[in-house]
Amino acid sequence: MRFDDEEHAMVTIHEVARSAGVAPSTVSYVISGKRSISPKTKRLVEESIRRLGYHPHAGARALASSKTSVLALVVPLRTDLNVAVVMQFVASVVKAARDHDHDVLLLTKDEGPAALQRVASSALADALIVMDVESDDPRVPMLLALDRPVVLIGAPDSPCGLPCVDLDFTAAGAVCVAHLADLGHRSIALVGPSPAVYRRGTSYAARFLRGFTDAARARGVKAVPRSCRHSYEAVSSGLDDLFAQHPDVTGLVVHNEAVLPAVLSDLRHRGRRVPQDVSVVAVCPDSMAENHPVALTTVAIPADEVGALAVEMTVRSLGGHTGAETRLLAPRLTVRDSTARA
Amino acid sequence: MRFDDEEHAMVTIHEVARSAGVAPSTVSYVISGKRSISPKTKRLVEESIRRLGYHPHAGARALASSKTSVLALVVPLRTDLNVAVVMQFVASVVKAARDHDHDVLLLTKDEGPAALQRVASSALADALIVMDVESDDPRVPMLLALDRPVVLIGAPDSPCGLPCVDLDFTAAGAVCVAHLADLGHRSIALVGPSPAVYRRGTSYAARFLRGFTDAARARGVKAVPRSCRHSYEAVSSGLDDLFAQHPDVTGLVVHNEAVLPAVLSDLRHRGRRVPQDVSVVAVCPDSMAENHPVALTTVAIPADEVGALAVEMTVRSLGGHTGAETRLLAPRLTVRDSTARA
DNA sequence: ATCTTTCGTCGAATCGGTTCGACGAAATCA
DNA sequence: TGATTTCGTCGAACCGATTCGACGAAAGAT
Repeated sequence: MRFDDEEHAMVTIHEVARSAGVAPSTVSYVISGKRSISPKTKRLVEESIRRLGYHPHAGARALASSKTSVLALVVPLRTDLNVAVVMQFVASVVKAARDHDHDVLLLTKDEGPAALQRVASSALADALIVMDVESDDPRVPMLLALDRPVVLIGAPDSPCGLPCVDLDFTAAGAVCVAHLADLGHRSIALVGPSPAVYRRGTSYAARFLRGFTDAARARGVKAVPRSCRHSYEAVSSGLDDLFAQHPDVTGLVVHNEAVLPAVLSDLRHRGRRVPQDVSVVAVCPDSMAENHPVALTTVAIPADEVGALAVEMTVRSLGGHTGAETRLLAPRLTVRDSTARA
Repeated sequence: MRFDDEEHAMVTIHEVARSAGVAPSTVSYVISGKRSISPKTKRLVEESIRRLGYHPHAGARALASSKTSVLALVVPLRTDLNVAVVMQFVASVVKAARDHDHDVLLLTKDEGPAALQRVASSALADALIVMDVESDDPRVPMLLALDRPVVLIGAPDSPCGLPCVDLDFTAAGAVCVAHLADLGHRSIALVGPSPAVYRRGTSYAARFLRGFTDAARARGVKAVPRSCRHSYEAVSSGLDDLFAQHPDVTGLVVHNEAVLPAVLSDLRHRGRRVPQDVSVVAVCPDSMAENHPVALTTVAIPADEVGALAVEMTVRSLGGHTGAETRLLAPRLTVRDSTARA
């Protein structure tokens, strides 16, 4: 009665041991399962643990075992761009981490390399998952020098010796073109990420563009790549230009979630119906496909799978496995109502 | 030379001490500043720290001092709803936490109360910041029983004894009405969050609605509150209904970031110009105001300020301060191009 | 010149676990 | 039956910090 109400400030392994009539080390072995324990003792200990509401002290555990059960996740928290996708990555990483009995420490990209150094060498986390690595990212050399496992979400241009997980954006670009070409479109435009993204050297943009261009050449269709800033005017004037210079464009590939609503709204406004006059393929999370005037044909950005896979690889290398393989997930096209025969 | 390249697996305070020719405790005092240290010793120690790249072991530190310098942040990671706003909160909390020399452990709402219990009693974090608390939230009693500071982002309906930070949504609703009424609009509709939000008892929705309704009554204007699901058809048919039943509506308050593009696109499509025919006030982060066909008059959701304030309150109560005050931030209206005289 | 304070530093205890070697009892083998 | 292995448990060392009491030296008071 009294005890339940009191602040049992911190239940230690010693109290559990005493309450179960065994030694602290035995309790530890019951929890970790690293030595065989008699069924009777096991039951006794587990009961005490439950009854006292025992949770091992994370710090003590980290100190003794050099394992924190924490993964550091480094995300780009520019609040303007990409939000939905980033959020989805974060969500899936946290969920996957919990499934593997780990917690997630959140770091932002703009703290720079120093923060990673700090987290790694103060043993705040066992491993790092890093999003949005740019070409020539100053963090890469540091990550390589770290004594902890690192997994990248989003592959940098050149293999850097770190394991990566990402959508195969090159293939994704090709799939978009193939789909539209199959439908008879002979002139296809790409509404890509903002120039800033290209400039930063975030590789997915370049890879997608290459896949797009190469596939178009291979299929003998005209490719019109554009970059597009994240504002309504940019979209509007961009489309003005596009249709003025290339009136034959009937297919649009939008690789920029942020401008999707604007593109659709603007198309409608200028009297081009989707899909009767223009076919649109969007590269975005599937969850975004349905909430538009017309359900969008998409190549999905599988944030969930990528996040889960990243965690899995991380945990595996914590388990001692090595190997810096890069895993690119095959793109998945879902045909909905925004594409039709030319 | 050699040393720099080697994996100096873990630099300890002892090595720093030896390298500086002092006792470990002295190093500790240099770092914490809890005892006076001679300038000479201080310099010596700080040099060694820098030279060796010393970072105190977080676990050891937590064990010895019962302070982790980690804040747990509990967020709703439904990936469908609210994403942008949630993201902004997260970003600002992380930034503010770092400014106070703390790190952030990310937990998701759907792990439930047990996860909070776990994090608190395993000393993974010093304090909790909890977003999206619902009325009758099962987590509240548990949080109250916790021996650690807790701050809520978003105030629940009834004061629950926990400190809260939030936008004053009641006042926000009133401000929207006042602005439109000042412009001469006599019939104003509210496009609110989805019914699911109301059902969950997330209080901001109800508070905003109350502010909206009360202010309308006080000003003698007609108020037409609507809830709106997060899909294009819902928006479209919702506006159909609205204008059919209330053809006199000339002012629209949109308290639902997710449907903003849809609302604007649909209005345009049905030939109602903004702001000539309909005035629109949006309740959303300021960063969202500009990227629409027409720059939106908004009442800002000050995620940055709220997040920063939450962290500040948390850190303060870690410092021993008590007091469970609720702080509601005054709404700020920014007039842009989407509102005009009726 | 002596007696207090103050200052700067040190050594040792402590935090709460994990893990290794040891050891008695039970089980297996010869 | 005695020798050997296996099983289950314990005690103690250790992980890397913080923090408190002690203590010599320098500074100030009388």
